[in-house]
Amino acid sequence: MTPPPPPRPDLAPDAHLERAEMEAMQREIAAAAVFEDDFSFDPATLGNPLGTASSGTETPLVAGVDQSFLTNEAGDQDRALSAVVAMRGGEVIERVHAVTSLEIPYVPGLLAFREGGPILAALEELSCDPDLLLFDGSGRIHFRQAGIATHVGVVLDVPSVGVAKSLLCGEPRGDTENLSPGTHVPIEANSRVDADEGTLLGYAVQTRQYDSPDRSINPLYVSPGHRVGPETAADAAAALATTYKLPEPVRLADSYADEAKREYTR
DNA sequence: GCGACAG
DNA sequence: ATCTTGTCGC
Repeated sequence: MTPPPPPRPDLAPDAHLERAEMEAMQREIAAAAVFEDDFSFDPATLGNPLGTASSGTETPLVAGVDQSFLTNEAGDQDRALSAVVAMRGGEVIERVHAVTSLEIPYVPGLLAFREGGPILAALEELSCDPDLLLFDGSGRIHFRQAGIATHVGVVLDVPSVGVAKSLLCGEPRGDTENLSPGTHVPIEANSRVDADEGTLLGYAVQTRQYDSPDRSINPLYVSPGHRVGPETAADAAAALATTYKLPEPVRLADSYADEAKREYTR
């Protein structure tokens, strides 16, 4: 048996670090991360309606996390609003959000240092404790294999998955245009990634697709955050995307972030 | 110098 | 991420 990885509050994203220090911390995060299944719930029941699973294990509690930003009188984005929607068996169990001041601008590869603080603040407001966290952004598909899903997952030691709408880095192992729904294509490490060339980082997952060849829906780029393997990450995203392209927890967190934002705009 | 670049 | 109405198509 592998020893249970402990939470790592010492690796919480600090927006005041220098860039080199942030990158060094990400290498630590990647080293501490577990990119394989290491959880107790039954992933096969993630998409189940509700109630107790037939096997006796309870349907997993999944939380989606997303952010919206508040603008200042001057016109600058000075605050982040992080929203969390917890669901079980397709039903919303709890919704919470937190508003914190923004410290740094968006920099590709350093997203966790901009949004990690707000996210941790929102998750502290949650009274339930999720079996799985879904983030809007990358996990292992990251220059240093430490995207926001991996970073937050390691800090809290909670299984997590990264769900991005566009590819940050890595190379699809095949065509990702006009994929059929239910299809997935491997994303491998390339020269831009701090990993052996060809390492499986995640999958391009096609959850929805139009029938007509006229237009097409782009796939999601799903990768392990922490304590989840690439296949399980892709399966979970697909199983939770019941009605729309995005997994329901993430989609609802997205709309809730906008909804809650209005309450501050007035 | 050039290209790439989650949200 | 954000600014934003209507509009094309099933």
